[in-house]
Amino acid sequence: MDSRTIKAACSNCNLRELCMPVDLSSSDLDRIENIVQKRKRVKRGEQLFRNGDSFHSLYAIRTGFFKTSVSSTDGREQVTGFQMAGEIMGLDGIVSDRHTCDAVSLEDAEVCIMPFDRIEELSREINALQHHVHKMMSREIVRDHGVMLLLGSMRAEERVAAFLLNLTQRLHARGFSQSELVLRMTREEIGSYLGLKLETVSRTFSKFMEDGIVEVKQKNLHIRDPDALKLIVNAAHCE
Amino acid sequence: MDSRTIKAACSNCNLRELCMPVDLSSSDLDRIENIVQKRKRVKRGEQLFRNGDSFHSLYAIRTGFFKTSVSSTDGREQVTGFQMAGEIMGLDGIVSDRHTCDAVSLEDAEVCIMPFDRIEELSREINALQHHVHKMMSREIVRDHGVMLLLGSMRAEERVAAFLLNLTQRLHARGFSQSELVLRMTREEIGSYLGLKLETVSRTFSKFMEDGIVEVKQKNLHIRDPDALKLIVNAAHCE
DNA sequence: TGGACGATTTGCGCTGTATCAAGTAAACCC
DNA sequence: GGGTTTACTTGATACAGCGCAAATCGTCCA
Repeated sequence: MDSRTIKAACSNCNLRELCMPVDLSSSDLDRIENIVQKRKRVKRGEQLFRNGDSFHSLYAIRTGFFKTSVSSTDGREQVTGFQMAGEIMGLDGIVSDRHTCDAVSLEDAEVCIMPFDRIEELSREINALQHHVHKMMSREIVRDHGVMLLLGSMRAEERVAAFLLNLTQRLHARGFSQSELVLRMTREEIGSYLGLKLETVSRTFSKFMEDGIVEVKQKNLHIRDPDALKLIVNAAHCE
Repeated sequence: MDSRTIKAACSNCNLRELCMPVDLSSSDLDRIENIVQKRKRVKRGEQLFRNGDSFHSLYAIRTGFFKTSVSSTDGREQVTGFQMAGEIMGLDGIVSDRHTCDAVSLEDAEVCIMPFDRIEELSREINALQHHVHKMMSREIVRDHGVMLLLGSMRAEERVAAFLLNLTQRLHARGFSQSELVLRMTREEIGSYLGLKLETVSRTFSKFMEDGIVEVKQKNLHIRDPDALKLIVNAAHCE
């Protein structure tokens, strides 16, 4: 786990519009850049933080792919999300000054470390940053509500379809293909996120293949018929 | 729906320590009091806001009991939470300037209306308020993660037990009995929240009654053996 | 390069929850 | 205050997804 003191350059970062408020004066931008004091490389399989760790910073993903998960006292794990470049992790830690979930890298990654006290400090001076932080947190809440809807009221096929559409949509926003993707996580992790067993995830993929909707070959997935997926998600299963 | 211009008096409000940061100078407290410019009564069954409404304010519950819910395009409803006195609603609206869920009162209620632009304004000047707002949002995120764990990995009995323990704990923090409660919501709403059908909720209550863990009589519920509930939640169902 | 381990797929039988249906109790409303 | 509506309970049955097991495929490492 090597921590490097690279001067960050948000202004040059191609993820800027994902991480940062737009419409900043150049002087404000300079000040915001100083929030990121360090970057950190996280190898595949390594934990960025874990439940119980004391909270100091938020993390913006520069490259790589993470999962976050919570666990019950008796050891069951629930994946709460998969995060990709430009997304923020660590918001859970603010309330109690301790992280309440684990963040694990699913591929070699690099994150920007943003000390939260500096974020709060600058938020007081730069309105756009303040509002941006509020939006980030609100977005996370809305996202979580979506997951609840998925977990609480969708069937297996709908969940998997919604999952694939969500992934491709986010990848597409980052310039990747809408139809081609690499699943960085295991079937078990997908299952945990979707409230399904890994076998059910696998069977659902197979079913989608039979129906000609996707082609799955290990981690590689090609979506042949995105509209079919949308139909599966939106169609009420009982009329 | 009558909206009254009562001067709020947070300093006299017995919910202050739930809604507000502690450790404020009296001058800061005066300023924060001005955030609440209005209160509003909400009759049972009435919507405080709904999905798509433009967002202006957060709402602190003074009295009453609410549910919030999201819906999928095909009309399925998912209850995302039940809120009681001292809790805040509306955080979902910040990200897009529109509310993304419905908030419905489950009994005659009164809420404090807190315009969000005023909250942001004062947050810049009062550090304790700023941090309090961040904590509120983080708390909501952590709470949502807990619901995901429940929906994704617990069985019916565990979900219902966790639900009852959560309710009593929050009620107890507000000075109510730990063992006696009134369920303001229907079985169907409980089921929606827990990802179960109303019949399953009813059957689970009956099962708990047979086991002597609770006494249920319509909306009234008495918990005879809270430890048994805790055991149900914590025990992994498969060794 | 071989071999061990982890990940995935697939079949089969089972179980928990949903679904359907009927009956009862409570709440509401002229 | 009586009738209607809504909420709840309970039983019987169906089925989606689970648990287990076996086979296959990849990957990592010595």
